[in-house]
Amino acid sequence: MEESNFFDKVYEVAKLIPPGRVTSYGAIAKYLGAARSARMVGWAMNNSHSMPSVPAHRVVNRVGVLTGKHHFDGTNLMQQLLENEGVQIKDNQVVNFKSLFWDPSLELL
DNA sequence: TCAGTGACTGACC
DNA sequence: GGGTCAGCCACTG
Repeated sequence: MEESNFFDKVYEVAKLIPPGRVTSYGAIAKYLGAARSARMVGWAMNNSHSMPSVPAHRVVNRVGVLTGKHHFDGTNLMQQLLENEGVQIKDNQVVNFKSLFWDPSLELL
């Protein structure tokens, strides 16, 4: 796994996000040892359009806001996907985000 | 080549 | 408690 590239690792972690859970760009970046490169995680998600298996909708910013929903096909597709998994969305923000937050550095160890 | 931009974050005031 | 600034790295014009 250490041989994987940064982007590949981002995809790997994103795929490991359990359904009904969400994480943040910074959490993934931190897990990859690039906590200050959260933007790269965002860019990886942008590039994830070529990676259908990457649940980019489960990745939100540090406060649980669906900042990237605009990048999905529909205006509310990201919210729909999350709600379909049991994640409540209120005003483009994950409800009870703190409890639903999935930290790869803790869960994956 | 340089400068601007972006699905972010932490620190500072 | 809320707004602003800088850092991070890749991509585009």
